[in-house]
Amino acid sequence: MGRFSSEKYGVRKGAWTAEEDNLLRKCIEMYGEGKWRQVPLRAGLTRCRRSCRLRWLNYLHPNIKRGVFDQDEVDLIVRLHKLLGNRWSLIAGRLPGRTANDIKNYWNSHLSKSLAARAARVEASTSIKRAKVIKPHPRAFSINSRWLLERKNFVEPQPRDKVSKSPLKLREEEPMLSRKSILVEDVMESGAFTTEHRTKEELPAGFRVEGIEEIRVETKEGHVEDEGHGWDDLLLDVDVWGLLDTENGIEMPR
DNA sequence: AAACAGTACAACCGCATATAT
DNA sequence: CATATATGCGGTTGTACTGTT
Repeated sequence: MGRFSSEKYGVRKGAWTAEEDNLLRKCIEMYGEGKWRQVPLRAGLTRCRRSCRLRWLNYLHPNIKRGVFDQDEVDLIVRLHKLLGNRWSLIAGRLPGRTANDIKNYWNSHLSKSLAARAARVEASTSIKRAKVIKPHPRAFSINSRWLLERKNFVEPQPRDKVSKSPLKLREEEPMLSRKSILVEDVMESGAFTTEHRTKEELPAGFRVEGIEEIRVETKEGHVEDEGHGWDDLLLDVDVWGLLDTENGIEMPR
């Protein structure tokens, strides 16, 4: 209702014209990203700085990939959403070329409904039983862990550039590979996590094993499913992002 | 062809956090 | 240290587009 035409206090709102896009693009090319306060003036736009920033990050940025999401991307979104919830910018950080806004829109218009429908179907056809199961819970995985330090290929991550926090910047830097690869490959190789029972002593130092109340789903036919807690899900359950972003391993971004 | 409903997506807003003064 | 300002994020809205009746 008038959102795409209102001009209050001389500030334009609503849909961007091709001319405005060009002005903004030229301005960013000339002065670079950031200093959004100065952008409207420099670009000769009667837009607020936030509108300029949003337009650039969600639409004009050259790295943005447009078009439909392929199956791999959808799978990744679903998995990351399971892990991170509605932290769209973090999810976007793992999907090169996709913006948080795109992913959020896609989730809201496609995935949330279909997943809710699927959950409803599962709900209708299953009974829920609580069972005590043991699974590894490496939240206290210290960076100084002897086990970790002995791993091949371990590279101490460099402090992150303070200004490069945007998803697009993170994509370019990919600072996560070192410890991530250890978690995914070396831990697997070590056999610390398998479906077989192992004693605590066999786990790498720093890993904690504790009983976790976990919901298991038993279908009416009597099959027991673990609600998708296969290897992939276990890895996602691990606080990988927290591990990568802090020295001692415990801290989730807000 | 017109009316209506549903969907997609760009854009705005409020709040939280980071940074500067 | 306190305050002001800038930036980033997620929720929400509104319009354009598309399909259906």
